[in-house]
Amino acid sequence: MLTISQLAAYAGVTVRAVRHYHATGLLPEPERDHAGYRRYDAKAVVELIRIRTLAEAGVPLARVQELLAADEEEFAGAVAEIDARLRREIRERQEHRRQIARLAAGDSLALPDEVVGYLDRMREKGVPELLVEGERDGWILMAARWPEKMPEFIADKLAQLEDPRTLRLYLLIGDLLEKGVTDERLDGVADLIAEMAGEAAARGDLDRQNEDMNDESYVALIDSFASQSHPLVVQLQQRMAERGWSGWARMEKAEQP
Amino acid sequence: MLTISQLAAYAGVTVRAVRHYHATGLLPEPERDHAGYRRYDAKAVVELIRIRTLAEAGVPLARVQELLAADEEEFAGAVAEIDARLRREIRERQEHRRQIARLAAGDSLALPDEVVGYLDRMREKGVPELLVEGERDGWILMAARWPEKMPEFIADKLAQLEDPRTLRLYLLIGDLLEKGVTDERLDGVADLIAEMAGEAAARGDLDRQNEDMNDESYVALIDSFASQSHPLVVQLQQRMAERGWSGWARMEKAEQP
DNA sequence: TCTTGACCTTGACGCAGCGTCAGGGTTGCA
DNA sequence: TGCAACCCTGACGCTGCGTCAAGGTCAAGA
Repeated sequence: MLTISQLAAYAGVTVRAVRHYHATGLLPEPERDHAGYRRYDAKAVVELIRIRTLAEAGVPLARVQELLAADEEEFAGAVAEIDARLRREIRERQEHRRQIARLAAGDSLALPDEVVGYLDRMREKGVPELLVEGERDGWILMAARWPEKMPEFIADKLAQLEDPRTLRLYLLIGDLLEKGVTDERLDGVADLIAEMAGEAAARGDLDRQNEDMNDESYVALIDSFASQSHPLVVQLQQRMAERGWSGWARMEKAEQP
Repeated sequence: MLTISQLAAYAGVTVRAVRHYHATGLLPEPERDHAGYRRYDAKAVVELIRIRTLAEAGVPLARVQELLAADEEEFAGAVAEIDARLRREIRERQEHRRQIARLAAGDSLALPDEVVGYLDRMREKGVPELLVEGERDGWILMAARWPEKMPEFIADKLAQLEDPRTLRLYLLIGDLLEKGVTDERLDGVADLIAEMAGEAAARGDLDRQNEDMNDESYVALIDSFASQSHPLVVQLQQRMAERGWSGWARMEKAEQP
């Protein structure tokens, strides 16, 4: 007769595992000796090994019992199902590997490819890193709310980036951040924004974008995020208001009364 | 300001997940309104999305926090580690797929390939299925105790199977099972076993095998398993004892005094 | 005004498959 | 007789939430 540790050793499992199988009813409790120790015969070794074989093949313990008792047809069906699960888990993990490879590559924490491309383009053009990061977080919010509209949004932004004034705008803002805020610099930036926004409005671009961003409260949320991210935003919004522009993520020309 | 369900919806997670992240300290608890409801700003959306991005890439939640705060070098190291884990899990599952494919193919519940081949050969030779299954369970025990000696054991058995008397022996045992036990049949089987065992002993095969099975108590275990599996075994052991043979799995000629 | 339904809150159990104490009793050997 | 190496039961821990339970809150309709 065998003790539990001998049984476990022959089957290549831990004592704890054997007790677990008893507790779940997977392996029947054997006789006890006078001290209350479990005593096993050879059948238990065979049973335990059969259980382990299935378990090690990825069969959930809850299904091992039925599988051991199943006829060939059931068995084949169950095996097919388990194989499908394993394939799914492999696919998931392969997908995870791709994801973290992207993460390791750079910015792509939560961003669709287009945005990553756009941010890279900003860097190529020489936009200060701090501003690129600010844009990035903003786009995380945009992508969370309007994932399907991202290609359009980004196409507009890429086109805008080709206008030399855009780079000048970012550089001016960079100056504001690095060299300190002065009225002159604030006005310079605000004038430029107003000029470009005016043209976008004339082209109809603004209206189109503003229609796409059809969620008042979410736009407010993004604006509040911008305001929180740097005090400069609030100051610029004031200057823009003086020039008749309201909003931030979704900019609008105030009515001329 | 956002409620918890709005936050969750924007980030594409469940409300329960958000609360879980609060509970584990992964996402800071926000302000509460007068009713005790959590109120979120846009920063929380960005934070939550960043958390989910890592989590969905297979990063364990316990590590998400450090990864979000990590510099590039730490990040790269952690990513490499996670990638290694994913590769290991993929390998494990691929191995599982192979295992259950083998299980689906047939007998191989817990048996090395050689044994499966041997059992198949028995079937080809026309050995009754019931006896094949008996052999199978016995070999599960053998393989559990002496996995490294299995090729040798099985080579001996395969050679033995080529002796036409072996098939006759199995068929005689089959008769015993199907047609009922008679003294004549029992003696016929016992005589044949004794004859073949005597030759094996003369060739030295028995000594070699018995040396390999160098574990008294385990041999006793296998014998007790055989005895339990069918009453016929006990009867045959008696007839063998009358002919001067003891043991079963490990057969020995008693001393002639 | 009352009711309904959709939210929100905390607290607690459940899941898979054991690992790992804790706090005891037993056995076998020197 | 003492010690190491076993055995026992019971209970918590891990992962990432899902899923009640038992309430409180809020907005809208009858």
